Amino acid sequence: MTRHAARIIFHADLDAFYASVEQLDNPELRGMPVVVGGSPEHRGVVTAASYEARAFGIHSAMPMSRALRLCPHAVRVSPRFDRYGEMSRRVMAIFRSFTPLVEPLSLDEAFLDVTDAAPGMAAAEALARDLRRRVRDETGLTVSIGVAANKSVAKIASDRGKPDGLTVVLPGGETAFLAPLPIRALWGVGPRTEQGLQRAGIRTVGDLARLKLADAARLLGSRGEFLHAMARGIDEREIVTDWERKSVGAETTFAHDLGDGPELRAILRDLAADVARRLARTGFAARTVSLKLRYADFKTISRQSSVEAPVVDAAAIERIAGALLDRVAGGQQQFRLLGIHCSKLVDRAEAQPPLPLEISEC
DNA sequence: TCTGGGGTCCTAGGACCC
DNA sequence: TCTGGGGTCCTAGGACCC
Repeated sequence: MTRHAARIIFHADLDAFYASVEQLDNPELRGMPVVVGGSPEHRGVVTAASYEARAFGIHSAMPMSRALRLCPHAVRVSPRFDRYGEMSRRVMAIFRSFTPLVEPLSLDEAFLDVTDAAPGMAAAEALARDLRRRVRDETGLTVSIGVAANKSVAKIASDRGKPDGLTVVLPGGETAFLAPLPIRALWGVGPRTEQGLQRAGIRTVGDLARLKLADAARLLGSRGEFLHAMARGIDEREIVTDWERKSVGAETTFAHDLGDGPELRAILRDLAADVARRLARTGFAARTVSLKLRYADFKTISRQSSVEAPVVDAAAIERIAGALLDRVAGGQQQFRLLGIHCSKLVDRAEAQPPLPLEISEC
């Protein structure tokens, strides 16, 4: 058992990643407010904003229409996920040259366990500087790093140092570092949880840390114990280098609301093809197909159907999703979004029934 | 202001089985 | 007539993250 040994964890986070890649690839965009995301005519939102754009109050998930009102001379760029994926792989390869214990969280973020690579915090800080330099030299991107004894503190530390920062929280300094931060700084505390906690008078991480465990559990339910520990700088989670995929999906928001009809059914067909393609790429078959619909008033519903024989092809997915759509799409309802998701994934090779019965295992 | 698209995890109720 | 308890699977919705 090595769990009692002190660990050193990095959280590395590329700064304004998508926007930075666009500025890197297109020098005219450097120094300009850049927003990556769908067009306002297609009801797009901001996927990423350069720091020049953030100065105008623009942030990710903001409706693009509002972003462009806040900064009319901002340059909007449609996302190019293939390109971001390519850059991400290069950066992750640099991370892995420092330690094999790398846990990517998304294209632009990862945890690294550098306990074995760095004997002590001073060495870890030097390693972090080295890592930042290499990412900058080899890709032109800047990365913020948080260094701490566990994941949660490292992640919050990297957030604080952005952009282009290095923040070290020494072992023992966790609670002092965390206490003044707003409760939202904790991973897993979103708008709803924040609201609930604020009603109880809890505004900072320190407020939560001072709570009795039983009170935290009462306020936060099953997540109480975990969040209470994180508020006190305690997080025993290990780095997970290989995640198992649980679902594959595709969805799209229409430029204009749509009723049921040939146009909606054609989109359903395209989505089924898209999901089938991704299923094939990941090597899975699915036992559950679900349909997601968003009405014009933004109310969102889903319907799902599970089958005995896992599905792989677009036609089968379309047939199941189409039957689900038949169940709900009557009358004059208008929709703004349609999606198909596949879950209960099984290995594609195992999904195919063995053709000759005599080969079945004995 | 008018709300994307890719995911993960949790809850709660109901069906069904023993 | 009044009514178990544990387990598993399925479905729908919602919070949250990037």
